[in-house]
This record gives sequence, structure tokens and C-alpha cells, in this order.
Amino acid sequence: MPALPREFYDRDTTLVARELLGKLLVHRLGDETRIGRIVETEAYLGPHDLAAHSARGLTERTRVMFGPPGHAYVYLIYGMHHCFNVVTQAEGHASAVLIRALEPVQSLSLRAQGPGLLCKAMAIDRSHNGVDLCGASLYITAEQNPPPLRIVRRPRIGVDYAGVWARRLLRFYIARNPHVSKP
DNA sequence: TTACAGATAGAA
DNA sequence: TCTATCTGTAAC
Repeated sequence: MPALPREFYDRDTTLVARELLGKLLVHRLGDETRIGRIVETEAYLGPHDLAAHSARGLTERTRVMFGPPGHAYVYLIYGMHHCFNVVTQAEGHASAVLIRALEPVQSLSLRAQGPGLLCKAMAIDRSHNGVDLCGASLYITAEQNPPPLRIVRRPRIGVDYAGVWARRLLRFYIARNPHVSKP
């Protein structure tokens, strides 16, 4: 199964967030390959989106978010948890899709519901910040025979401070999937 | 130098 | 269901 091409990420962020559902996140480690099905995502639409990191402008941390699409943006939250994002749209758009939950497929012994647990289960940390997802070690691929999905749209989590942006329906998840962090 | 980010684990 | 915790980041 080949990795999704960079063109997949170089599109409308909301569209990418929706199409990422049901895809497989693959991380090749030394002697094992960890795979999880993406069941929950959130779209962050760039500098004008007050809920996005890029709203404060280009900083050391958000640099890769402003970079070209198809790269991993991994940041540390509360100094304890990692969050895994995928950069979307053309360089400078500073848009990204946050992967919030996975359904274990292979070598995932830990729960992966919630952005922090997801990174723990997939062994993703800040060393993966800026990694090219079109590469061979960490990438996203499509299933052979993807089942039909019922997709639910909801407001994003933890962005109450973002005014009108907090009400936008930019969170997507697979309906009735038990691995979604909050149904 | 210091306030803040909002998810997680564990207690109640 | 509620609360303590934890530290890198960026504004001060």
C-alpha cells in the first residue's frame, strides 16, 4: 500500500480532514510496524483561524505548519502530551489537520483515543516534527477495500476561546465508532 | 521571567 | 464525575 501522494494534502483542509477518516496511519519502527485507522480529525484553517497555532503568526514551534503540505506537525501540549497533525494546502497557508483518535489495526497495544494517547500508542514524539509523510517510515495510506463511512461533523474540542471559530463544524469522526474520543 | 495551553490519570 | 498534574512556548 503506497503512501498518499502529496497532492492529497495540497487541497482544502476541511476536505482533507474528512477524507482522512478511514485511512491508515502507518509508522515503521525498527522491528515492527504500527498501524491505526483514523477515526477522528479536526481541521485548522490557518492564521485567520483563532483556534489554530498559526493564528499567532510564524514562530519557532509552528514553523512546519507554514511549510509545504504532507508533513507531520507534532507539538507538545502541557509539557506532557504530544499531538500529531498533518500539514495541508500550499506552503504559507499554515493549515493542518489534527489526528485525534485511531482504531488499533496492528501492533497498537495501548488505547489511541485522544491526541495524546494516539502519539503514545504510535510512538510519535517531537523528533517526528517536520517528517515528510510521503516518505517510507511514517505515512498515511488508503485501505484496500474501505467500508462505507458515516461521517459526523461537530464543533472542535477545547477551542471555546476562539469566538466564532469555536462554533465552526471542523471536527469529523466516524459515526458509532467506539474508538472516537468523545461521541 | 512567568502565565498559559486543555488532555490525561487517578481519586472520589 | 471532578481535580491535580505536567513543561515547552511565547509574551512580558
